[in-house]
Amino acid sequence: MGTMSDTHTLQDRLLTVAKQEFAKQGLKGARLQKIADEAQVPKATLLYHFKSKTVLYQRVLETILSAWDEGFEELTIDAEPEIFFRRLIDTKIASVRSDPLASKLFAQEIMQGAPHLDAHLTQQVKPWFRRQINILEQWMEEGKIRRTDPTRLIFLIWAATQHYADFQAQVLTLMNRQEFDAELAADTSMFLHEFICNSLGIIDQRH
Amino acid sequence: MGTMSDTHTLQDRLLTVAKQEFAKQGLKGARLQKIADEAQVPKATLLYHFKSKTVLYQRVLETILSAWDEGFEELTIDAEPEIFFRRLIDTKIASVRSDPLASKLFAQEIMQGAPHLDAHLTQQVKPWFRRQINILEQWMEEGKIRRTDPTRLIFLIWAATQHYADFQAQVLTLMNRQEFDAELAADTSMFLHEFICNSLGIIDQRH
DNA sequence: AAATAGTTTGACCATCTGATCAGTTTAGTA
DNA sequence: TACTAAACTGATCAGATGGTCAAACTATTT
Repeated sequence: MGTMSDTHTLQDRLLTVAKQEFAKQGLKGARLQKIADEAQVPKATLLYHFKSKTVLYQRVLETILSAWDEGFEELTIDAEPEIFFRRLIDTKIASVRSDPLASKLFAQEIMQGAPHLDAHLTQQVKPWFRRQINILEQWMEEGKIRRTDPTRLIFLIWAATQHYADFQAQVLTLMNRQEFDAELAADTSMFLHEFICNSLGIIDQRH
Repeated sequence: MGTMSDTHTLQDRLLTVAKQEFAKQGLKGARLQKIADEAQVPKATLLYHFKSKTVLYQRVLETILSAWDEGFEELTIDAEPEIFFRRLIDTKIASVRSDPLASKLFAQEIMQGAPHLDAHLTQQVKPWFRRQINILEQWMEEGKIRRTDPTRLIFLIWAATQHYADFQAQVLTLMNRQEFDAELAADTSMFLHEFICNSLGIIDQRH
């Protein structure tokens, strides 16, 4: 009777393992057998819990998106620009660091035109995006930040942070590092914050 | 008897079609049959010119990289910061616009840890990267631009431009546009240039 | 305990796909 | 024209892979 998960069910484990495989190999490249093996479960069991590979993939995507929603939803609260950017960047960098595979998988999906994202999920991004833009526009009105294209500004922040997940291998090589550790994350957050505040004419008050 | 290409050979056509398929579907997802169909050639012919799927994929990657090399090689010439950034951004945006599939494919490859890029090709990026960094560091010495982390600055430019290729679908949706046309490209170049120059304290002398 | 519903699993299959190969055609050369 | 090498292609295969199914097993309810 019980339909599904409580805290740490088999399905959760399967989703976690599946996410890793999908992120590494893509939808087509991932193998159900390998996912099953990695989760120490027969392939048939995997297919009992998720009717098909596609369904499994979609469930993984949904899991990622809902986790992000949680993290970014509260960000909307208005504050001073400097604090807003600090929070936005810190949150994004933290999410990139804690789960780069999620970022990669999402990036892959978008790159291919988001064929497996429900339209309503895709549309869900738009309001969040609009809200951010509105905040920025208001600050431009008030003269709190330099006047510029808010849409492209959001893109820039998104891209600059996402980069550290998607191109992690390349980034680490070029920086001669082994892993994306806490220090690297902190420095990166700092750099981005400083760079953006400088461009927008916000006086950086190192609290 | 001629071993290969002159101007517009069959191999070139196959590589072009293959690039599209690989970019859309990934290495594993792409189907030789479909590539062959699209090029109006039997599958066996495709495999006659490229011994295996992997070889075809690698040849596509090499083609992309060498094209980029050509475009960016001459960029190294030193100039004033403002002109340098303008050229760098314009070149990158132009490449993103003229061939977004190449950017996507490359991004996918790096995301998966560049398993199919020859080590020497990967290493080839490093010198170019170093050169850019050196230029930036020198300008910081001379006080021509604000002192900041040159490595992350290059990453930021790379990421911010790349974004318009990799996330093109999302970008167009959020901007309510149909295609990445010349105007959009020009505006984007302008925005990025302005944003970066502002942050680095370069006085924007609109040519 | 009996019955019922949900879960697990090994065996199996239909299909797809990259790759091979032998035979044919085409192009270049003496 | 005769000869040779490269280019082409239909037929075919071997292996892999997503998915099915019936039987076995477990937990829950009456």
